[in-house]
This record gives sequence, structure tokens and C-alpha cells, in this order.
Amino acid sequence: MSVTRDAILDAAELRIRRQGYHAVSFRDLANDVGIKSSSVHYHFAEKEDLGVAVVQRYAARFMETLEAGWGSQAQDKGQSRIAGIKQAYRAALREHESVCLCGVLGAEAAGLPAGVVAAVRTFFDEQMAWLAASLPTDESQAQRRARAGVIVASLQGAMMMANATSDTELFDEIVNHLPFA
Amino acid sequence: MSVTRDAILDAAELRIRRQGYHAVSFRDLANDVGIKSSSVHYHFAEKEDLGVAVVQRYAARFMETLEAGWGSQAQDKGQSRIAGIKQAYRAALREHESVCLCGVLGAEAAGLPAGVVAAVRTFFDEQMAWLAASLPTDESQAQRRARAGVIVASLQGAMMMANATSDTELFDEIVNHLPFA
DNA sequence: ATAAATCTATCTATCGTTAGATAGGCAATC
DNA sequence: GATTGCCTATCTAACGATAGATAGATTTAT
Repeated sequence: MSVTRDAILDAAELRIRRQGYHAVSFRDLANDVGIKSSSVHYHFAEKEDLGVAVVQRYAARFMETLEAGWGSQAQDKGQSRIAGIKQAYRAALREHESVCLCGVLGAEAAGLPAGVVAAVRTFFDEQMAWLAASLPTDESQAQRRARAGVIVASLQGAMMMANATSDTELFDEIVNHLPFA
Repeated sequence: MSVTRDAILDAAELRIRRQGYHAVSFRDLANDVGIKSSSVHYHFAEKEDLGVAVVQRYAARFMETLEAGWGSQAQDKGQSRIAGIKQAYRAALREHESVCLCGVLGAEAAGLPAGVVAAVRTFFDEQMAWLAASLPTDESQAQRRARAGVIVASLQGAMMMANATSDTELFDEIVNHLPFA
């Protein structure tokens, strides 16, 4: 919608990805954007509303990237979606030298408002379904879901470890040695 | 050392693992233990001191578990350490229905005191070295480190996703489909 | 009696949140 | 074409609650 609203979402996404949900305050975001904290409340009544909006925008963009680059309309089957999601995660990490928004929030889940948790869960469910849809159909649905989970988990873990050790290259080192392509 | 000090560490570990560092307050911990918040400060002058102590105790216990069950004194080579670390992570998850302490903190790293970040980094460095030491020596050191990273990242990611989706079984589903043993 | 541990009480700073005022734009009414 | 009123977006100011932290008295244990 408005420029300011987007700027708030940008600042919130970046700060949450770097420091987690509870380390981010309305005043921090207001300073980032150049307004007062009460003006942030004009756009997002409660912190939970802001959190949900950030996650939903992030999830939509992420799925857009996946679908646009490695969707189902093209020649891809199986491996190409895996390559696609690897690159999407790599881009997300390099973008702002920070982990996946839903990776942080997923780890903090028990301390988050219900709406935020629900949005994060949707992010993972959609992503696993997208990946599972490209796996060989001779496997059971449960098996494909588990294999999709393996891929997403590896990428999420690699991001977190690169962040934890302040070693951005660790992500690529790990991903380049993943035993699936 | 003292009973109270241990109880504070227990409460802090559990709460941080569930909600993250910044969602945990001295008053929360004091209530958990049954004392006043000022008494928590007697044992840990600043929050950073408490955070460092929690991570160091957690890391020491984790490495103890690994070394005791699947250390280098026995017949193990290669695969058995991988099986060992899988089981250690599984136990850590089931223990309190929460993710790895250093998984949460690793994701939040940019918002944490320097001492806590350093302790978390040590946790991952030690763990990767422990794993790499059991991998075939015909690979380069960098390659073994990367493969160790793959294993730790997969387990960390699986924990986080099980937490994010409130689906404990997802961890086992993922781990049972990991393409290494 | 000394030391260790916990208490009461308080401080400063910040949190999310709200109230009330202000300024500009757009639209309907007189 | 003024006037009136609403909508958007921001501001200043403050609220109650809570954060981490401290000082000093008091209890408990050695």
C-alpha cells in the first residue's frame, strides 16, 4: 500500500531476521523509517498485526520467487526444484546477511503470538508441498513429505549455522556438499 | 555449584530454548525457581553472564553425551558417530519439547551480547570438529568440515521445523530420511 | 562471628499502547 | 467557489507495565 507502510515492513523484516521478534521494538522501527513510534501503530495496531504482515509478505515473495524460477509450467521434474530452492535460500541469506525470517520465528515459536505462529507454519507447509510435488510419484505421500522436509531442514540449518558462526561461506560449503541435487 | 544456581540455569535453559533470549526475564526465572529477581542477580550479575553460563553448561553436557556414547575410545569409525549425534539431537528435542539451545541463539545471534555469541560459536565449532574427526581421512579437511556441517545443519533444521509446525514427529520423519547414516 | 544467600525496596530505562492535536487532501454541500 | 466535513498520516505526550540492575537490611549456614 503506502510507502511508509512498506518501509515499516522492510525494517521489521530485517530486524526480526537479525535479532528475533522480541528484540525488535516499535521505536527501533520508527527510527529506521524516520517517523515516531505512534505512527507505526497507525499502520499496525498491535505488534502481532505487524508480525503477521511481515511473515505473510515474506512468504508470498518467497513462493513467488520459487514459482517464477522453477515452477511447474516448465520442463522441470524433481531435481530442478531442488536446485531452485537452494538458490532461493542462498539469495535470501546474501540479501541482507541474515537468516530466513521463518527460521528465526520457527525457533522462537513458543514465545510468539498465535497469529504469527500460524503464518510461519503456513510458510513451511506450502514450501514442503511445493517441493514434494516435484518428487517421484512412486513414493508414498508421507515419504515425499519427509524428503521435502530433509531439503528444507538442511537449508534452514545451514543458514542458521552460517549466522551463528558469522561465517557466510559456511552456507555454501554445506549446501555444495548436500547429498542430493 | 549451589542448588539454586542450578535451578536458575535449568529454568533459563528451558525458557530460552522455548522462546528465545530476549523473551526471558529475570522475574520469569525467579518465579520459576521460587525466589526474587534480585536473588537471581546474586548468582549472575548481568544477563549476559547468565546467558554465557547456560550455553557453556549446555555445550559441555552435549559433548559429554556424545563422547560418552559414541566417543573415540571404542570401535566406532565413521557411521557410528553420525548415528550417535542423531540420537543426541533426538533426545534433546524430546527432553523438553524444545529446540536446541544453540539453535535458537544461533538464529538470534545479531541481537545477543558478544559473550553469548562466542559461546554459541564454540558449541558449533567443537561439534563439527568431533564429527569431522570420524569421517574418512582420504578427504580434505575442508571437505570433512563441510560434510560435518551438512549433518549438524540437517538436525538443527529438523528440530526447528518440528518446533515451528508444532509437530514433534516431523523431526523423526526427516531424520529417518536423511541420505546418510 | 563470619560468610553466603536471600530479602525488601527501589531505580532508571524502555516496552507496547493510547489519547488528543495537527496539517493537508479530497469530496460533498450550500 | 467557498464551506463543511471526513480521511490519511503524522505528531506530542503520556499511560501502566515491565525490563535489567542496585543498595542495604535480614536471614541462614558454617
